[in-house]
Amino acid sequence: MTVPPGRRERKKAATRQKIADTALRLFLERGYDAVGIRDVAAEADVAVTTLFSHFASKEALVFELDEDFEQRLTQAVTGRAPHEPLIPALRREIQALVRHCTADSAAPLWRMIDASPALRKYEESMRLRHAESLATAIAADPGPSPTTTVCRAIARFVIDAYSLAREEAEPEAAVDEIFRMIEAAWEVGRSGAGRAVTGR
Amino acid sequence: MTVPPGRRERKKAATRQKIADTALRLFLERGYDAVGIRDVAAEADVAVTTLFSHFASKEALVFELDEDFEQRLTQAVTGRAPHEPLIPALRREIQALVRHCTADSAAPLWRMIDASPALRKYEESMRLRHAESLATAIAADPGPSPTTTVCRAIARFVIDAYSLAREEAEPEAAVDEIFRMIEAAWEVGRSGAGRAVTGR
DNA sequence: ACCGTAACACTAACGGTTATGGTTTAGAAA
DNA sequence: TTTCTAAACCATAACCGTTAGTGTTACGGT
Repeated sequence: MTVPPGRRERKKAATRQKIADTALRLFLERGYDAVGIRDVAAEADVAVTTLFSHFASKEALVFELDEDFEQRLTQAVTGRAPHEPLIPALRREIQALVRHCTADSAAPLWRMIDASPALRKYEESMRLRHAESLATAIAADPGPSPTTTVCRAIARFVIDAYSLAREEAEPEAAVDEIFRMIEAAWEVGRSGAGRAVTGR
Repeated sequence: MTVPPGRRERKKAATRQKIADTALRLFLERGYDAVGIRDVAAEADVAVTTLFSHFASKEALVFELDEDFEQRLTQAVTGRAPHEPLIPALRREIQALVRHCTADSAAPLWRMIDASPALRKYEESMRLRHAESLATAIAADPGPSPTTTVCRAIARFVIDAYSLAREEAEPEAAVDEIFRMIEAAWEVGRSGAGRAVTGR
């Protein structure tokens, strides 16, 4: 971004982009299962091996852009205003992400994803990776450090909020509803309740 | 179980069992990736197509037994003692399941699973199916009915508790820790807090 | 004894993915 | 400039999970 990238890197990026664009277009035109890797490669005018040197799998072609999902989440934790509480910051970010992927323009894409078991599976394990990153970011947050177990649980809950809300009738209301629960869980987890304190 | 099954069904069950046993043995001996479907079929002395008429995929060979996981969870909800609160019943069941799969005898199997991305992916989406069943069971529970969103969220949290605790150093303590959070989340979700009540 | 069909077999293919080995070309070094 | 290196790309063929197509056997009911 700072230094002018050489021709080589520009060409590489262009190739990658062309593959991604072609793939998405074909998938939406003919359906994910009806388009083969060889079709995509031919239409993008590259070799199959080249395609796989840019994307790890067929599914990765669809989620090309969702790698910054991870970054936005961790950023919401590490880059929030000083003294802003954790959970509301995460809630705002999840709201934004949900709004983004439930927008009308994204509808055909997500309909396609929901229709393909392979794509659903891929997304699920992608989200779990995101949850792990988020857990790390939460654990590194200054102030009272809860257990890593608590951090990992909260991170999972946040990801759950996203993927559940995405498929609800009123996504934003669902995010609010689930985050009220997460807030309560966080309070309990943060204070380490039960560890020889309120032994019930 | 009640009537004596005919020879046909016995033979079918025997074939299925032989396939499953052979597969698991080969997988543990040589590693999941190093064993092909054709190897398993040959060793079990069946055709490849026969193997796939018994198991939907290679991964399903490994999780053959885990189909009752789903049943045990929903049973823990629908079949619990009258007036026993929901969350503790679920906690007990998850404890049992975690204990079961962290037992020493199961260690090699789970090490294999954790080492294979394909198997992890398969397990993850299996768990999500389980979560949906659990959510349905919770929603059908008599008494005060929370939103379906709340039920689905709690179901996910419970599944999260299982899969997180499974890979912690002290699984049973982790289950307790996470369930304290789930309990709090459930209380908040159940009472519908925030819906024009405690608007904050 | 006969028939319908469930279980199984064999072959060949399909589609995602990878290994192999070769060609071009950007960009640094001489 | 010329030369060299390595990155990007290409073409081919194979591997492996999975499925379709097409029988063949033998169980269980009539």
